[in-house]
Amino acid sequence: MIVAVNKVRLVDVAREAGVHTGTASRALNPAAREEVSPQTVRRVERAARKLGYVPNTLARGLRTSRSFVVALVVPDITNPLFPHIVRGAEQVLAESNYTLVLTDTNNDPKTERSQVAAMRARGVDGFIIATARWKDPVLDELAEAEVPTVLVNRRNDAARFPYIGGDDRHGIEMCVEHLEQLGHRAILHLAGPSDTSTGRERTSAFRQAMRSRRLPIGRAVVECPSYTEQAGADAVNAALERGTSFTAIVAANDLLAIGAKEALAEHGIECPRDVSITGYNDADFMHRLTPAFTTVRVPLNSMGALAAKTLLAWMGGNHPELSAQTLLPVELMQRGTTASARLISHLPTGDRAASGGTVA
Amino acid sequence: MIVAVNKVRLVDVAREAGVHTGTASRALNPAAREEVSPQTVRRVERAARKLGYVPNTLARGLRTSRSFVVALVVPDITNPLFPHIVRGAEQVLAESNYTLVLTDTNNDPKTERSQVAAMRARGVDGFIIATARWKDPVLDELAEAEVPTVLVNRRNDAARFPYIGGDDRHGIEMCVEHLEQLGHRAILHLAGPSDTSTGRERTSAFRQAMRSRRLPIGRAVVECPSYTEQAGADAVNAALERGTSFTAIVAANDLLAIGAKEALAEHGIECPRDVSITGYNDADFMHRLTPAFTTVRVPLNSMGALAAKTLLAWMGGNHPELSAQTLLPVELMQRGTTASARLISHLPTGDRAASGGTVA
DNA sequence: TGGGGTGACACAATCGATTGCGGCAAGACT
DNA sequence: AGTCTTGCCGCAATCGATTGTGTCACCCCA
Repeated sequence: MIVAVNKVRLVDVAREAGVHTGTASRALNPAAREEVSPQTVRRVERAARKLGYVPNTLARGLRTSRSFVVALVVPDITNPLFPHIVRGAEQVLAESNYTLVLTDTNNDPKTERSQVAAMRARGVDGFIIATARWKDPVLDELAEAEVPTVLVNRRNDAARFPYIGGDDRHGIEMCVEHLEQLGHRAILHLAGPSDTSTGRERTSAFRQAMRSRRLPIGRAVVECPSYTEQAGADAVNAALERGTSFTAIVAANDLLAIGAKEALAEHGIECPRDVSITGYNDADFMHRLTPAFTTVRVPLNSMGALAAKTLLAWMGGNHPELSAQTLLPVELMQRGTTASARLISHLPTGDRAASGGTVA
Repeated sequence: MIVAVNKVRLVDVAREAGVHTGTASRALNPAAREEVSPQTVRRVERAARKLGYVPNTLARGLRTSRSFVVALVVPDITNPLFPHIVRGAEQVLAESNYTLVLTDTNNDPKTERSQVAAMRARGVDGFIIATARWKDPVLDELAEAEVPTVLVNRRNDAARFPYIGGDDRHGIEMCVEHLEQLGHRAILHLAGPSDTSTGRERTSAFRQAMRSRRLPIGRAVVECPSYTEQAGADAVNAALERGTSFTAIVAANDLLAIGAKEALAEHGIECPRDVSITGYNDADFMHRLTPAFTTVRVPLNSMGALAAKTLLAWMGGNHPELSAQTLLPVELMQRGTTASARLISHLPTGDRAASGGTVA
């Protein structure tokens, strides 16, 4: 019922050129072309062009066990973070005649597992993984099978693969520094999920930045179960309810920051008048919100590109230093959601009395 | 240098179970399982599980010429429009054990061509195409080769494939109606590229809506060469320079609308105080801008899902009505960028004299 | 008791390209 | 003139699974 992809096979080309398929194969393969006389090469090439020959990649892959396909696994393509990584990787891979296929796991470890398995069965040559969880059995399996794999954006606990990410520690450090210079001392951190390296790393960086400035930490870290607006809002509400006071928020992610801002607004707390907020990633639209968000720009495109380059090198035989962790420089985009600290506490009036003021 | 995907082949399973590979194959294939005795099926299954057998999809595909892969081709994954379509399609396909691979053509017809060719050589079972241009030779080739293909979001001139889109005519109609009710009569249309069906369709709908309301058209349609902010800004500047006056803008796309708003702002023209603007698509962040954008919500997820269903049916043998054009209902999201018309002209003072006032 | 079914498997061809090996012929060298 | 290279190409195995056809044993029934 489904017609063949293309009726023209190598034998047809060979017959047209009056040679054996083996010869035709070599003539068409740049790497083996010297084993064939120049005239024959030309005859075969002409025949191939005339017949519109396109090689069957499945058959080739079956024989050579190389497919020139790499899979990029992302947790959620609707997250504005990932399209840029995809773009960067794709451009690099295309130059080397690799095809990039993208699979979205919908943030579900089960889906991730089956997608990776499907891709492996399909003979992809390598993986770029942007879904790494801190403990990630899928990655362990890939490592076990020695499948060329590069981690991007997130890494896992066992550094068995090269990793390309942004310099999270420095990014968070800059946020805290920026806020401190604006006079903030009571700073809340909306932490990312602790099963992601970004969550852990940024939180750890936050603590360190606070400590080194002798700023109080106390209950200033609130973990969010996911990188969503809802989670950000929930976290802020939780902090407010238990009476933590703060004049600034360092969010581990733009979406958390947006959720936080909206939750505050519902309590009549305005940003940046009452509370300053920093995001993370600088998603496309962050600069266009009102006020524009102060956030950390991460070189997503370069990350994707570098991940692809690293993977290409590996697949080309240059086994990389597996524990190589490359951190690309990030940039603090100072915009409208951060302003000088005011001295008053920002708890809703009703809660003021109950406030234990963990962060005074 | 690259290890095999999986050392366990069907012969290994067969040997372990003490049967021939043919038998093992049938035992593992739900469709042919009746041809094998129940005990043998169990023995083979046990052996497969014990050895951790995963079938080699390449080999299978080579023999059966089915890969259970469909390719979704998008022009630009960073355009917030597409991730939702991807999501919708993916969910449906996953249920039928199909794998979705995504390829981004970077808005380049050449890339599109080579990507599609690569996918075909790779034996994908079908295509969902979101990159259709109005004249699109790639689509003609696919039609020629009778490759199962469904168009989504954009279609082409020759309706040789099923198409799933939003009801663009109605969407634009609602914009114009909304603006008219607010008292606008001089309405500018920022048209999409005329090599896309969305551009053509929406423009045509705009003209019709204006005509049927006896509103003046004149030079009210400005074509934008691409769906980008820059193009939107350029178009508005061009209209301003040549002296077209207007109190409202119907943009063919959200990005155009954003660019238009910014260009107006540079001329001191405020939205919605001086000019009302409607967008199209309702990208994720449109409701969060200030003012929130009035725009048309398109059921992207459903479009992707329906496209996938249609394609599945086709690949399953239900040859669809090729010219079936399905339009899903859209919804006008009335928000902050549209307001009552004021009666003054909104040209920059300097230009006022030169204004021919095409739309008076 | 023998002809005809039938169920359960084995055999081997097949998908389309790649590649080690061997053969043949022309030219080089002693 | 005979042997050795060397270049060019054909032969056939191979990748791993699917599937049409063949075979054998067993059973039914006349």
